[in-house]
Parts: sequence; structure tokens; C-alpha cells
Amino acid sequence: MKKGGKKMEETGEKKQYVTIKDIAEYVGVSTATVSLALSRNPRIPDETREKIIDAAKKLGYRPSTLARGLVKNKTYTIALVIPQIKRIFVQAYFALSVSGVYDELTEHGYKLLLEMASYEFVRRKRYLRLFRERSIDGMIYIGSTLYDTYLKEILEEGYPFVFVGSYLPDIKIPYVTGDNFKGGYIATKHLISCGYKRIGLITGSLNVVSAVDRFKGYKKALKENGFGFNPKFVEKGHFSEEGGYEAMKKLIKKKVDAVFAGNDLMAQGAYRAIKESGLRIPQDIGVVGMDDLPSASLLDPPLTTVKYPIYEMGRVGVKKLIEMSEKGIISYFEEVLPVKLIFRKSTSKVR
Amino acid sequence: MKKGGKKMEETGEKKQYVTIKDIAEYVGVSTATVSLALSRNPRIPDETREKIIDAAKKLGYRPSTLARGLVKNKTYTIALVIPQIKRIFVQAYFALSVSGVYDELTEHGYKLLLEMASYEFVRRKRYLRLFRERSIDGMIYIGSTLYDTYLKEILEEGYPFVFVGSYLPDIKIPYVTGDNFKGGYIATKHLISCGYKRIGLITGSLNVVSAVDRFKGYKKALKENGFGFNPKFVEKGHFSEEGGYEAMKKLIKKKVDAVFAGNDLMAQGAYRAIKESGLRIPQDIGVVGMDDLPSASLLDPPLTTVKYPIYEMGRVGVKKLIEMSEKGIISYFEEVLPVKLIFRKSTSKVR
DNA sequence: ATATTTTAGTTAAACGTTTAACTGAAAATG
DNA sequence: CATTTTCAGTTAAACGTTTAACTAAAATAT
Repeated sequence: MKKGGKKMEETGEKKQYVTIKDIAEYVGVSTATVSLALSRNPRIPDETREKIIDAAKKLGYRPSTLARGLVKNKTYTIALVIPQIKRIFVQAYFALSVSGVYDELTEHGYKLLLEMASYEFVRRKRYLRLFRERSIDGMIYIGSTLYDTYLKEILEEGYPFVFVGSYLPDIKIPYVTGDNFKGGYIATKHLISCGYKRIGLITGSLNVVSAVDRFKGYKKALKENGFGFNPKFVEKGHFSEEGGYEAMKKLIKKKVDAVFAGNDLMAQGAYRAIKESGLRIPQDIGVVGMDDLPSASLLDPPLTTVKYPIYEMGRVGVKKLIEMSEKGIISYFEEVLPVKLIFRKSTSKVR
Repeated sequence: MKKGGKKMEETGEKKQYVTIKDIAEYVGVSTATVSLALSRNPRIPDETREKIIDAAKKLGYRPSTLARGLVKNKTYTIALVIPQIKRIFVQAYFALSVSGVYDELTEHGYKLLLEMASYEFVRRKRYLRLFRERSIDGMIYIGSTLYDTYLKEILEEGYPFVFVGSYLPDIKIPYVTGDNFKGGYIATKHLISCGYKRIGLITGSLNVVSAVDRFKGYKKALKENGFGFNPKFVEKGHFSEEGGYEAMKKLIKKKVDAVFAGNDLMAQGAYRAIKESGLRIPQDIGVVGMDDLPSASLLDPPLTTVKYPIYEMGRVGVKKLIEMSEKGIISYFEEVLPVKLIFRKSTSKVR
């Protein structure tokens, strides 16, 4: 055989996928019928549907997400934007976030495109391009507040977007977060009810709203219980272990007998400072953290802290986002998830 | 107004994108010309090309990745598979990997689909489905060895796949990794040259090849320098801080005067055990870690360690993968990147 | 028996690109 | 001047789905 053969007709080594057309031929129906049957459209009677599904299985059919996406104008993919990893102090925090986002997405049959909010990401407007090029149906933004004003553009063009874990006080971007105010409040109140009298605060950077809200909760609890608010008892720890350590050293000099650390990492730094100066936790100084990262229970002594619903926030954010995308309605919302005190060994009744 | 309106026909707010057709009409040429011009095909003279590019810019054109992908049978997306985050001890390690992968991908104009090697991932054969549904052009697998035998299927179907950071001794899957053997070797040799005499090893789990290779390097260095290998000096630390701590406690009882910890995290655990028992680093016990995570230099004293090229491995893995995908040639390779000793303060000449 | 409705499909357009093959005019060649 | 080559495009098919609109036959209603 093999005579001539115009062009590359029989050399066709190109990876061949099973398409809806193959199924149609195999079963002896049109491609439309196959498509309808596979999407369980009731217009196709059970018998035919069965036959088609069987054939699809036998032939090893898998639909092309590209073809489907093209006609439906949906990609079933959302982008998750996280801060540049080099900058991340609290990796466990982001690991948890990502986990929540991933789990919720896959349960809905969506895929997760990971993006890092680098300088290039912003300069080249990737956050817009991904939408404009129809690579994603929506976007979740976690953490950083660096260039966030740019994100207004996304909303202006009407794309589904959700902020998780933080929010922007000046721009109306839908967000889900944990109850930072209440977190600061119950942490401080807990220290008060333990009998501590000179309660310090190690706060995260105050250009981040969550830190500000935790701060406010701390203040409120003090005032409500007849404690004066003393600005001397507040030190910045910049969210890092090292920052917590330095802040605690200063607070020890000011003779605090308890401290609320704005996150577990800074609490860990505080532990180090306290131990170095020969003081005991919780007898000499009580410590409450916030976040309840997995490491919190491994500290010595195990850290009393406020559980911040990081994983859950990721899930809720995705759920809301998918809702928006599928209904085609972009709406503003504020979702604040509850926090709760996890009582361990770094605080106890004094005297 | 607002009178009836059949269904949602005239509410047709469906987001409208600028297409190649719009540009064609605007400039007064065919869509083919636009396509060719935009891809800088030399068949289109400069003048026309300019006009088309200008029009594209003015109209705000962005190509549909879906349409392009459909015809080119490429998605410019690769999947990065990491172990389930709950299981990750060494988050910094994965953060670095992801970073390397992301950076290299974006430089090539690719996107990063994140996947977690959960039980579901394996059971539902997502790793195959992503390929079959044309969602990705290639896959990078980092870390876990849990269900890796399944991955053979991917290679069998001829999809581009690269293993990063580890490899499978029994299956020929292309990989890039760091020189684990040499790492163990130079770490141990360094301890010897410092004058330490009773050198212990805290090893990671031995079902992971990297741990095995580091172990072998340790052994080789001992033998080459006339030290007998004493199995009593080897303890398992399971890659975790806690594991390192427990292992070190045992080694202290056996009077080691130095230890090579199979990663920085276990070294950190070792620090804790050593300090608790009142011994000094490096005077009483020298410690060498491996990986050189950002935290290593923050320990007290800063940890002497072997830099493992985690970030670089991610980059190289991606480069190789893209090469494979674009050339359409799936080939086996083993890429072993160099390691080097980072000399800090946890080791020093003794006596 | 005829008209109407339902059933079980089919046809063909659409999604937005790329690209092989074609075309008509201008330029180069002999 | 006739012929060939180059230039500057165009046409149309292809990628693999979905879906609105159509149809022919069967079932039901009048």
C-alpha cells in the first residue's frame, strides 16, 4: 500500500484525544446527542444515555476544558493571589489559607491558579490580564495590602473578586475575615480574669487592618474593666518572631505581668525574651497569642491563644466567589467569622 | 419603563470581549491578517503590522487563552503538585520550591496550577485527568513519595513530567534534585576537620531517598577519615523539630560531641535538647544542619549548614519541563545540582 | 381520521483563535 | 513582452464543545 498520500494524512502522529465525535460515530448518533447525554439532559432517554456513557467510558473520553470553556465562557479556574513568598513570615498561616481555598475549590470542580503579588505582577497588570484573557473566572486575594489600590480596577471591570483575611477600609471590596476586634477583646479579657494587672500588647504593623482591630479589642477590654489604657504598654512586633522578641524585651523592662501578642509568631518571640530574662510563663508573665497555628500547642508551655479561622476563611471566600461567578452578580459583602479562645498553659490564675 | 421583556434577551449584559474580528473590522483587513500581524509574522509588512498593533492597543484587545489553546493544543499552564499541606513540616522548604517554580514559569509566560497530592487526588486520578482534559501541558511533582507508583501512568501516556527534590529509585521518572550524598559528605567532613570525634547523625525517615543519600554521605566521610561507623550514633528524627529534639536527647546520652542533622528543622530540635541539658554549641557539641532555610541564620548560634538548592531546583525543573513540552520529546534525565557548606557559628575548632 | 403534542433526536451556528492553501496584483527576470 | 516570482493579503477549515432551532416519527387527543 502506502502510495503517495497527500501531505501528512497518515503520518498523523499528533497525540490523538477521544472526542465527542468519536463517541457519536461509535454509538451511531450525532455529536449533539452525545453532548446532551453526557450532561444528563432529560431530553435524552435513559437507554440512549446509558449507551453513550458506556461508550464514553470504554473509549476513555475526557472533555476538553478548552473547548468547553470557549463556548461557555467559563474556565472553572480561579486565581489565588498570595504575597511574594520571600516576604512571608507566617508560612503556616498561608499554608492554611491555601489549603482552605484548595479544598473548597476542588469540591466544586474548580482549579486553582497560583499567583504571587510581586512587583511584576502589579506592573504588568497580571491581575487584570488573567481575567481579560479568560484564564480565570474569579480571584481571591490573601494577605498583603501592598498595592491593593490597583485592585479597584478589577471591580470596576466587573470581575468576581474576594479579599480573604484582611480588607481595605477605603475601598469597597468584598471580603471575608475573622473577628479581629473580638479576638483582641477576649484575649485581653481572659488575661484580666486571670488576675493579671499590667497587661502589655505586642501589635503587628498598624498599616494592616487586622492588627488595628486586634489593638482596638485590647483597648476596649481594658477600659471596660476599669484598666487605664497605657500607650507605654504597647510595642510593635511587625508580625515576626524576632519582632516579638524585641518588643517583649522592652515590655519586660516596663514590668508588665502579661502580654497579648498580636499573633502566635510574636508570642513565640515573646517566650524567648521571657525565658532569657529568667521569668516563668505563666507564673510571672501570662501570654496570649492569636491565630492558633499548629505550632502554638507545641510551645513550652503550650500557648493560650485565640483561634483565628484561617482555613475556614479560605473556604468561605471561595464559596462566595463561586456564587458570584455562577450567578453573574457581583455584590459587595463583609463576612466576619467568629473566633474563640483556646485555653492552654501560658495563662493561669495568679495569686 | 420596565415592560415585560421576553426572558433576558435584551438584558444581554453578557460581558463582551474585544476579539480579533473587531480589530479586523476596525483596520479593514481579514482576521487572518490580524492574527499573523499580532504574532509578528514577517509576511505582514511593517506598516500594516503597526496599524494592527495600534488598533489592538486602542481597543484593549487581549487574546483568549481558550481559543488559542484549543487550536494550538497547548495551555501554557503547568501543574505543581505538592504534598497535602497539613502534612508539611517544612513549610519554608515548600515555599521556596513553589517560588522557584513560579518565577521560572512566569518568565516563560506560563501559568501555575496548584494541586495537592491528597488521597482524593490520587483516587480520582486527577493527575491523569488534568492532562487528558487538556488543562495542563506538564506537571511538576515536589516532595512526597506517598503514592508515587501511580505516576508511572503519566509517563506511560507520554505526558511531560518532572520530579523535583526527590526521585524514585525503581521508576525512571526524570528528576532534578540537589546533591544529597555530597551534602552528607561535606557536612560530616567539616565536623571531622573541626576536630570533633564522636559524630552522630539525626536522619530523616529512611523511606525518602534524600535522607538515605545524606546518610550514605555521612558514612563515606567517616570511613574515608578512619572513623568507624557506629550505628548507635544514628537516630531517626523524622524531619521534624520534635523528632530532632528526641533524637538529640538520645545522642547526648551516648556522649556524641557533634551531630549532623539531616535538615535544619531537626537541627533546631537538636539545639533545644542540647541547651536543655546545659551543654554549649559549638564548644561541647558541634551541629551541622542541611537545607539552609532562611531560619538557619536566625538560630542562636547561627547554624552551620549545607545549602540545598531548593529554589534553583524548582527553576531547573520547570525549564526542563517546558523544553520537553515544547519540543514534544519526553526524555529521561537526572539533574543533580551542587550543594555547598555554609559555615556559621554552630561548629568550630575544638581544643 | 385528523390535528396536536411529545419524543428523540439532528443541523448548524457559535465560541475566538491559528494556519494551510489559495489569489490577484505588482515586481523582477529573461 | 511574456513569464516567473514575490508580495500582501484572503478564504476557509480546524480545534472540540454547547445549544438554539429545526424535523420526522410516534403517541395522544379530538
